[in-house]
Amino acid sequence: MPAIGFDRHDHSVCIAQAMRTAEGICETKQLQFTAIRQRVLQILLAEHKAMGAYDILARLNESAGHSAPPVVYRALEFLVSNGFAHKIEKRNAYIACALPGETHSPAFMICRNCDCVLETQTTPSSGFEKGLAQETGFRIETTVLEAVGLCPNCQQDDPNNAID
Amino acid sequence: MPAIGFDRHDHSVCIAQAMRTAEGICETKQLQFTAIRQRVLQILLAEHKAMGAYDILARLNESAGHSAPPVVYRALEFLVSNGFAHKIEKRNAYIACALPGETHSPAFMICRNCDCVLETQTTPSSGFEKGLAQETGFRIETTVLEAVGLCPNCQQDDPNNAID
DNA sequence: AATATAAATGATACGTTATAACATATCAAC
DNA sequence: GTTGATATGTTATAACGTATCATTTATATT
Repeated sequence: MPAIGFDRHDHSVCIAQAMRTAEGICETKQLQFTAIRQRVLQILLAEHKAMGAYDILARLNESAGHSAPPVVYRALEFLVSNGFAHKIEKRNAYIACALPGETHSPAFMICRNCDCVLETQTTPSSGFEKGLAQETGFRIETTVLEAVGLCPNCQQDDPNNAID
Repeated sequence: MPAIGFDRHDHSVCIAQAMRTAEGICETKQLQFTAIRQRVLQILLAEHKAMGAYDILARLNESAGHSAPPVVYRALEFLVSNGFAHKIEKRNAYIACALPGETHSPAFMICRNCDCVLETQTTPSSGFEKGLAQETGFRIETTVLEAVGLCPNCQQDDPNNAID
């Protein structure tokens, strides 16, 4: 599945599968995939959008009792640092990883109209990391690569549709 | 000056020059380079770091009277949208543009130790914009490209200095 | 199994970043 | 001098994030 995010698909299957993948990885890596962490990942998986921490919190509290912000932020930290989710810096929001398991530097395309997010991979030879960092002697540890624009669906709906 | 940010240089000259450049551009483009906007740009230019909006605000209020947050945010919006400054998404902070005038998609290298920021250019052929966007049909309007790591100076000072 | 240790959660309060909303000032054009 | 456009002042609040400390749960050790 190269381009999840723009197309329709059977979502319950999609979620279940991603959850099983996460479970497997946690078992292998001896990570505690606790109830809260599972729940937050499920909530993220239910959208292919980036969700704010407080949106997630609200979703959490719909079903169960009353949790406070640190609950969500701790779960997000676990999910992000173990590669099950990513932070979209441009939105201060979070999204389930589309390619869990594989270590990767993700890149995102964020639709400014419908807010859907497509996750892709940065190739190690993206020019940026190799070229500029070497010239200046900067040692890159992590990269943020996010593009904002219009997804295919919204290009049709949008009045500003001209390609210039 | 390809790599401002890591090297020492005569800062007052640097600021004065950048201010004149900005003035010139504003005159050409019929933009109102008002006192507040000038002041905020000066404050940004005084560092080669990214500054939080509230740091800028504090700096503003040191000298003059008491301004409120919107004052700074409006000035920043002017500066950013006209290419005199950029937002560093990874830090929720702002920095003076190192290459004002030229329209460009900037890329940044942020040192996690000393917080200095090096601005560079993204080449249009960076692989990302051309390749992935075309495959998926996504129309990119703006990009965020930020690398976090260690600048040359801090690689020497840092205990975690091994290249792995 | 009992205990010690580490990891995760609950809960309160607070800090930081950003914007909505409305009022006022400034200046040019008619 | 009124209108319109742009910028600023001001208050309040929304939105995002974390420090701290008490408590519970999991894991390891004896």
